Amino acid sequence: MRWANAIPTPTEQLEIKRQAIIREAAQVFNRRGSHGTTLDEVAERLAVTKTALYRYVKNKNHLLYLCHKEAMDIAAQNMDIGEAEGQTGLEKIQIGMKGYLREMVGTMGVPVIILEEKALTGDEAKKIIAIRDTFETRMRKLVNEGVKDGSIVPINSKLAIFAMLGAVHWVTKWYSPSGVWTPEEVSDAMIELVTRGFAASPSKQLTADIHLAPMPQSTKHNN
Amino acid sequence: MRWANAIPTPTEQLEIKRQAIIREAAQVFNRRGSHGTTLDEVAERLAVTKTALYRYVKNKNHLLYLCHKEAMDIAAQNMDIGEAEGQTGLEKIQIGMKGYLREMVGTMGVPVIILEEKALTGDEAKKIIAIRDTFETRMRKLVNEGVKDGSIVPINSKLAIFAMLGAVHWVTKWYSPSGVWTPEEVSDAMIELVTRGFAASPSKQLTADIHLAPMPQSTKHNN
DNA sequence: TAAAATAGTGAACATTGAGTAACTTAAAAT
DNA sequence: ATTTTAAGTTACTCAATGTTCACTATTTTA
Repeated sequence: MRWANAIPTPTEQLEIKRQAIIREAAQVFNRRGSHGTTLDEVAERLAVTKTALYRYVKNKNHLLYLCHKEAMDIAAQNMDIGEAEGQTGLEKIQIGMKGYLREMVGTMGVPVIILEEKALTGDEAKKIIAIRDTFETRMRKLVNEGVKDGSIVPINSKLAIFAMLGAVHWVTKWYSPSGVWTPEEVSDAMIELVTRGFAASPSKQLTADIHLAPMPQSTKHNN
Repeated sequence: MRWANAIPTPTEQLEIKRQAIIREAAQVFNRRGSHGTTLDEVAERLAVTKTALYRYVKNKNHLLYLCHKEAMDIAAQNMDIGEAEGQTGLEKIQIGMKGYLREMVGTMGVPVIILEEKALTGDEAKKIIAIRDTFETRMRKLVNEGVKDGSIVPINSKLAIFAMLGAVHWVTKWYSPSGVWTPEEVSDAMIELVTRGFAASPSKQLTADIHLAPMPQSTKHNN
């Protein structure tokens, strides 16, 4: 093969570009909301015209679907890791969610989760909702597992995961990649904090770097 | 006075109607996002036409502003109560936020907080951001007060309040007034859970009704 | 009762933004 | 070199929706 396969094939290039579109679109969707996002803006960030996007995605709804799907996939992958590496229900959740949050605010660049009702339509909406429900069921099982193994206090699993997911998803609203906190620091500190809420034996002190640091942080959001 | 003032004056009626518009609009804004919300839908819920709304609000942006303002006012009022009744920083936060969340999902009917960047524009955006920053500063002071008085573990106050506000605001995404949980139950359980994350002496068990209940809850959202 | 203010309607207007069609250039294959 | 395919652009259509205007009905006031 020419160049020892260092050059992506046309098919690979297509996929690379599609990923770039998803990454940029996710950020705009997240900041402006799905209806507030124009394909013109997404295209502009990629330095192409709106119509060029249609070579890679079927339409706006499909693009929104791909963004959600990407986030769900990242979540699932990290929960796989959590389940493999964690010993207790609590640890599995902590490891999985730390990885998920880190990728959300880091690699993927603060993307979307906010589900505006009816923003996604048709079959694509059904698929995403199905995936999301599966994910939430999985999380709830881990909570219940933690209650059984004694790592988590008796708690309503629905409330527990919604509290955690709320705090986690909210991060994408205020986190700024140009700020002083790295994705790693934020996710460590945030997950330590939220899971302490239902840990059976909460630590006396918080140990994540951010909590130990002395300085005051601005309260400013990104807007 | 006729009817012993039982009949609202024209000026009062105007304000009553404006409140009704805000209440309905807030729910739609919250579910559909600001850009996804049409004035037609808001009007339809009130059984009037779109144009009628313009007698009560300047334009869509102004209506969005009023919704945010309403939420901020409710938050501030409840924090006043929290500061008056709570003994420690932790208690002040717990009392205040419980009241806020209860009103959000109850009386006001699950309204908006989601700030889509640029959804609000101009002076109105500036005002809301200023109010929000004031609120967050207030919350952070209470966290620091709690750390000083020993009710809260040493913690980064920004992270603490954003975790809490994330969990709290997320409730408006999944709470259904037609479900089995009352606003009271949800807010008690949620605030107990999230504040336990930074309490200096976390309880061994959760005491809110929802956590004690045995049955499994559906994971279904409202969409 | 007549006049004036209030509350609301329906039609029209202007703008925005998703999606399409025809054309242009660049790259690849034969 | 010529043809074919890929990638992208410009110019357009069309639907949705915020906003305004002119008009009607209703209520209040004088």
